Amino acid sequence: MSPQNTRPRVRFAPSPTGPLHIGGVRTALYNYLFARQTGGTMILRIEDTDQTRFVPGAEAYILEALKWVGIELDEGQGVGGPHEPYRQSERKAMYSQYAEQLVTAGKAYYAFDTSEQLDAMRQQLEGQGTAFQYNAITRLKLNNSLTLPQEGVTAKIAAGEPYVIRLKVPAKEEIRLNDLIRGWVHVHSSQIDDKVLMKSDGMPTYHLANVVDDHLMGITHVISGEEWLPSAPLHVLLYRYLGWESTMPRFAHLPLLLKPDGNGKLSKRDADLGGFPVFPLQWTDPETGTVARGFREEGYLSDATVNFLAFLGWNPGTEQELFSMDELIQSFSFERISKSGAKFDIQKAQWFNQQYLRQQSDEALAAYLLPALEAKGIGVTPQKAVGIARLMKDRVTFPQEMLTGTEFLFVPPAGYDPAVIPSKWTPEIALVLAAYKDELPSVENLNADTAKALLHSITERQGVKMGKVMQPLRVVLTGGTTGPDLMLSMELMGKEEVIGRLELALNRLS
RNA sequence: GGUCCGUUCGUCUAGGGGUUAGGACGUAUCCCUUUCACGGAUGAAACACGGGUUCGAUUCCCGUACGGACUACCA
Repeated sequence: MSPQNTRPRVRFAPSPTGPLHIGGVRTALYNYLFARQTGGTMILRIEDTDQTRFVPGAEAYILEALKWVGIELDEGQGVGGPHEPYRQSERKAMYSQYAEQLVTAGKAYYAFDTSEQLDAMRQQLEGQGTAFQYNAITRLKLNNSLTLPQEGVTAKIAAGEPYVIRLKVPAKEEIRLNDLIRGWVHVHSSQIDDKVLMKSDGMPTYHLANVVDDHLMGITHVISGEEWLPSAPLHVLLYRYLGWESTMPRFAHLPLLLKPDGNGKLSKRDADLGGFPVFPLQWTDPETGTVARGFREEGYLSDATVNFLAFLGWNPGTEQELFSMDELIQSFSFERISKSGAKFDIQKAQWFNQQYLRQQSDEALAAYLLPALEAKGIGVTPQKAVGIARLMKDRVTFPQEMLTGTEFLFVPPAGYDPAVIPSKWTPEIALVLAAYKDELPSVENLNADTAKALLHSITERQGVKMGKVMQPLRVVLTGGTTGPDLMLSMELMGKEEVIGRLELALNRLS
């Protein structure tokens, strides 16, 4: 094998059945980190073999979501490559030959039982407290090419009777696989049922398509969620029977993302309950029009989202928590992925976001603020937007929060907080602020420092404590009692505006 | 029900035969401060249980309990 061929090839293989779940994003991320770290290839394959569950727009959503979090594809749907097509529905013709190969080798068989018949059997047995399995024992009593005479089988097929191809799972065999995260996993073949490989509509099932495509595309490592662990032994069997065991990929089964409270897998319902997103991007259901919130739209920065997701089930073993994508690529390893599921804690995500937000430059945040303000019908200069970013960024978790509680920067207060005014609006304070108003025009360059210096000199001269003045001043200028640094706020409002508001207050309150 | 996988503070986790069991989020108190935040300091908070093995087990083994995944002609 040339060195070229030994370089890892990994794939992310979602189904376009709706918006990509955030857990799927993490799976894609781990694939990507591994690919980049090893100089390998990251592939996107669309597993759309179930035509009944196809959702328009889902594939575009997947592409956009991956792009948003910064996962670059080397090959696959959307970017092309040597193994096109990358949509399984378009590869339909490739699969049946392998299923037939298995039938010829005696490792698979045709089955004519309809889903209705099987469902009925399941129901009936369930009533008796046992589960039905299509397996080494029951297959002998069912309607398939193992029980039917050869002529009957060919006749049925020739007559166009619908059939599936099932894997003939051995009755007694120990199947082992060495998972990169879990170590050796043993499963007895008697526990595996005769899985359908080819459906009656001519499409392969996930199991066949997955194994065939992974082999054909030279996949070396299958990194996927723990929900696939139970079917991994089946896939081992498939690789073996297809004669591909020597080049079978390594498996790595990731721990699941769990509900924040209670039990179970993280689901869309949790998002509605907890008021947080479980999808990377906002998604509007094409049928119902229901909108599901997205991390991006909620104000999560993609770097923060990536960092947060990477740490759900993995850690570097050091005390560093803030990792850029490049650092994650450097540090990633399968050994440091934990085995147990991780509860989804949105507060940690918010903390990451806060950290990344303040790493942003004022200019970068201003670039966000300008259009957002414009949408609100507020026009500001770029310099003022930079000022707002500087004023607010250490105080908020999400960019949009820079605009809540800062209306006062653009609009004079309609009224004053009654808890402060009039009780703290004493004649003494009124005198100080009147003097402030009168002397402000002489300040050449009003900024936080000069504004503060002038107020200081006046309070000192009049023998009033600064602390007594600040609260009334804030209320008079902003209407409220809490908010960002007042001196900086005055700088942003501008001298004329401050004077105007003081004048207005003195008139209103005297 | 069956099979498989798992179990360290509320949460994410580090650690590992002898430790004051470490960090982060959250939380509490205090400090800073013109307010609210930010920031700083300090605190509360965990090895599921029972048996082994061992001088010694939270760490290794076995059970039990609990949790999760899977159990479709869905992926």
